Amino acid sequence: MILSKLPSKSTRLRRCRFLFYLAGDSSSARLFSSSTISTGKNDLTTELQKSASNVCEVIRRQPRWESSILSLFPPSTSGIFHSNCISLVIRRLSDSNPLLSFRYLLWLSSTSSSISLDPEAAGSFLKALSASRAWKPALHAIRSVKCLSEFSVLDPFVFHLCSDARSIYCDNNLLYDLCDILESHSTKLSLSSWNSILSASLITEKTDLFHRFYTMMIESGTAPDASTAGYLIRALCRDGEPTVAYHVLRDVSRKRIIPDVVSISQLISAFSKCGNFGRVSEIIHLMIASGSQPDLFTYQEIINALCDGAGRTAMVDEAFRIFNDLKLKGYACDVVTYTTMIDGLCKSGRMEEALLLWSEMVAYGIRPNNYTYNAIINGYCKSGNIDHARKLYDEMLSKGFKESTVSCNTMLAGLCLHGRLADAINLFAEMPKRGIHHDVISYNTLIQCLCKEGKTSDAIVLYSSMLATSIRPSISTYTPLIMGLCKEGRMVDATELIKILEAQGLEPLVCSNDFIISGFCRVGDAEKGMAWLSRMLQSNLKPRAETMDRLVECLCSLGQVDCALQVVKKMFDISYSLGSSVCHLLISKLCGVDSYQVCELLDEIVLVES
DNA sequence: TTAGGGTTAG
Repeated sequence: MILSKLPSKSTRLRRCRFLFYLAGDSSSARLFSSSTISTGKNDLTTELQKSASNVCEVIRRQPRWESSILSLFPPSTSGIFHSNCISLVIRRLSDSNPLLSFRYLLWLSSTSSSISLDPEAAGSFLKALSASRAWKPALHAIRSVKCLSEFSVLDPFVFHLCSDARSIYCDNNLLYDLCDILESHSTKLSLSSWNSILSASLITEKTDLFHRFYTMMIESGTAPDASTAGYLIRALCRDGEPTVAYHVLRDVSRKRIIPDVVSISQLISAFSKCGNFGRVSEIIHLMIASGSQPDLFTYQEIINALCDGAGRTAMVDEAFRIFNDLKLKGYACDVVTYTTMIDGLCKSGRMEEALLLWSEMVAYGIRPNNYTYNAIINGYCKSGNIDHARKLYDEMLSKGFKESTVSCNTMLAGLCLHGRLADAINLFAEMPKRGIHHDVISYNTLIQCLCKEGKTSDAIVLYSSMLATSIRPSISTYTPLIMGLCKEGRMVDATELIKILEAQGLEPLVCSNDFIISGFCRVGDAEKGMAWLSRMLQSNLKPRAETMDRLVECLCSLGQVDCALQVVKKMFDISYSLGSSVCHLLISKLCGVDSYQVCELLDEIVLVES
């Protein structure tokens, strides 16, 4: 449809011929005008070909040809600015040296504001730049020379650019530049080019760009197809909008447009990850009703999400049921499917079943890989079987799999979990010597362990050494440090850390506020504890009941019974009851002060507990 | 022939 609106090739050539001289150069226009072409066509063609050859020669041979070329080829006699000459030069240079043709075009556009090329020359110019992946110069040229943005020239270029996933991935600006060009030129493109643009936008992971292109495509009147719908679903999933994506799927399905399995699988994955398995089931039914079969990847995503709910045995059971069902239905479960299931079983403490599955996959000729080894090693570590984990670790190395930050972190976490701090410190120190780099998880694991073992100062030293690297601390770095400092009553340091993490744009976990309040109570600073409690309540954060108990206790021991009663009132407001020892303490304090308040408090306690 | 998948702390 778009093509039918374009003028025929001969019409386009005719029209171009009248444009192919530079607007400000009347002498050139006179000498090489179209009327001259019609009278002495053969002579002129020969002359122009000669000029073009000579111009090419000079451009190729002289490094700074821009400064001398006009004196070598006076426009009035050489025809250097004749459209045919320009097109010939562009074509010849594009064949041999695309970047030189780009330089020539830049020089032309600096010499005049209106450059025109015949579509063939424009096409070979962009084709040559595309072949050498010179995307930046190509985009620059399209922006500067109007005829490069014609459909017949731009459409194949766009398709080639967007097929070069690596360049797009390495330089996101390429697509932003393309977007600006398309917005300013309002050029129509073919459906396949629009789809390649949308697909490329997904590579950049920047959905703002995707939506700009998508809007342009729709506004240009191009009707989307199944691929377009698939890309839109992927973009919406990436935006965290699976419900909107689901409605897109429903809408297009009604029109019998069925997006590809990959896109629908991503939608299924998004709903699986947020635990909406009802919607997952609905989409699977929709797929099957539309004649599209979910594949191994689709089910793999569901199994993975079900296994992620570790601890919830019923979910792992359901994952296991789907996994076994897949085998019965003849799906060729691969190493990833097996590893996912093995990992799920390990995480729910079902080591024996996990090992049976390992044997089964080996019997089927599927080789466990570093992921599979790590899943089992992690299972052993979590269940406290460090020796078995170690043995399997050595086996993994003997099979030729290299240890990594992940495998070391797994062992590190196992050692930390089971109180083997000295071994953990040793492993952490060994990692760089074995060529394994630390990451934020390595640091966080050891920092947490040190804090748990009461070695907060050592943890702080480790944190300081982390700051000297390029690894940025995360909230999981700060939380154990704050806990450790509060337990030691180092409240200035603890509150300072809160300020530091907030300055980094991080949000303290709710429990860190609890640590702070308890810490202030520990050092007898009930006033600051109260202030921190107010800050929490104002931010709609719910303190733990034990934290409020500690504060009541602290206030009572300082004789501030009225403040203690205020805290108790807040506790009752959020349906907490008072811990029994704190309750006794408070009553005994009140008995010496005001028997009426004792009765009132007892009434409230009865009310809350009923 | 290709896409989309699995591991470590909290």
